[in-house]
Amino acid sequence: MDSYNASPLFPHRASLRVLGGEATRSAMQPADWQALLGGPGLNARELQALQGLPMLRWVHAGELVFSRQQAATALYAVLDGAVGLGLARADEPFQLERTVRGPQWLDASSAWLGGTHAQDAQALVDARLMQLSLPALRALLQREAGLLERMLVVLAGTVHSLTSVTHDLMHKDAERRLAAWLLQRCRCMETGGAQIELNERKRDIAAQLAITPETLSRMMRQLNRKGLIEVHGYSVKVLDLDALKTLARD
Amino acid sequence: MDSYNASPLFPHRASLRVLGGEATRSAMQPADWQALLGGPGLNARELQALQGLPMLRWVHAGELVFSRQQAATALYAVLDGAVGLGLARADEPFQLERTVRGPQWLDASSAWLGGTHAQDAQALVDARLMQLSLPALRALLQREAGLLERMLVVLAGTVHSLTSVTHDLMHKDAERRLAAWLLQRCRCMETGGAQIELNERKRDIAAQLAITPETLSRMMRQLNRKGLIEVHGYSVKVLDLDALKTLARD
DNA sequence: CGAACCCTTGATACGCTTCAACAAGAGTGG
DNA sequence: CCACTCTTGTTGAAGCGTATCAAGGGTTCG
Repeated sequence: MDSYNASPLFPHRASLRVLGGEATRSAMQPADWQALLGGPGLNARELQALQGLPMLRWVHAGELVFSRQQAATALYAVLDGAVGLGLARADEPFQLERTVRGPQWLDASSAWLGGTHAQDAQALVDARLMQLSLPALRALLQREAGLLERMLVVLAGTVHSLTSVTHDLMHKDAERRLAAWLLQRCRCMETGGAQIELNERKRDIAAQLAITPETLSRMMRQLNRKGLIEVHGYSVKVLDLDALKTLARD
Repeated sequence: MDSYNASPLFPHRASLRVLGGEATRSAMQPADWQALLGGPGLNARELQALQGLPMLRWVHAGELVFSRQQAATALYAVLDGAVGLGLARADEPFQLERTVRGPQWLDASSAWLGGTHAQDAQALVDARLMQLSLPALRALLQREAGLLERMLVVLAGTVHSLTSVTHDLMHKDAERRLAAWLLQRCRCMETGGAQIELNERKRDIAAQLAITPETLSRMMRQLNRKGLIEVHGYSVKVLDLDALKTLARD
């Protein structure tokens, strides 16, 4: 009732342009590679070998990166911005299932299977992407076995992440999924302050949690009433971290 | 109402023994490797290289294969039988999330991440397992790049499978998930006859679909009434394949 | 035989969705 | 500047889908 709602400040989304997206061959930063491949520091030779491969590409908000009918011949990664994976339907509103942000792989698996992508990918905000043709990568990995292991670790991480998602969907109700989501956001900020800035639309958060925006709103209020969090528009302060953990855990 | 129920013939499950499970170093069949790694035929050198690695292991129904507290230092595969992935709780009944049967990888991802397993694994029936120590495998893959790519394809397949599961959980109701599950069972039999033998407990099927056994029973009856399938105990005949596909699709 | 396990069926309860209405910010164009 | 529209989030009432609880029947085992 009180003014717990404040400053929703999303501009009208750019109408969904489906332009081509300019593709250029361009240099990546070593830090980009390190973020994507993880593990110990990449040596100069590995960086050298990687450098020639990628196509960089800028896409605007709403633009499709790839569609699920389309043969997967490359691996994709998001360098900056955020891209959503889900279903694009003629009936328009993109059915978001998972969002990929910052430096992270978008789809490192489909190309290996020789089929088509399993989902559509749509830029949620303007984004900088990398695209890695499979044949070129395959040739490189033959020579650099160390990189191949890093790719295995990347895919293994995706498997674990998806396993966790399915577990939550099967066994946790909306409130507990939200609690888990908030905790994950806390953790990746790594600050004890426990102040979370939502830099995406709430309906996109709801989609990832597989609930409706209405339910998300009610759950937020509910956690607010219980004194676990304090919500002011798009910023959430965690008041009782332990209670939140207890709520979220299995 | 009519005798649509027939011949449920499950013996009492072996009480959950948590013995060690005998582990022996023993030869695998080339066909086992081919089934696990897929792709074009493995050549003699590759088979030779693989042959020395695995530990074979027999486990009885109800026995734990690994637990999620436990450090993951090996890759696991099921050669014969069926193993369930999920949560084992002190409160006993194993919370099944996914079943792995026949020749298939059980957990090929956890070891690469250097952490613990994400789930518990429990044999659903007596099973023959293979266990591949990560260091040994890693050394082998350095030399045999062709095998490494096969491992990547395996993990990529797991990612796709899990993506499909989460999609279904997010967007399909119980009836449609059951329809999709039945179709998948049809397809892997590859016979036009479309007769499905359920060789697992219905409550295990229900668990995979993230519904209760009661709901599964009702959904079966519902599809029966609609004339899509005909159920006799543990065998299901598909009467209207097209209708089933229409129901299951997105 | 009873005990243990499985599946089924019915009545009830709960979680979440759907539908509708409203408020507020942000562009647009007169 | 204003009215107008589009989008977003919020709130409330009603309804659907599924879980929960309880009871009953069938089969196997001891």
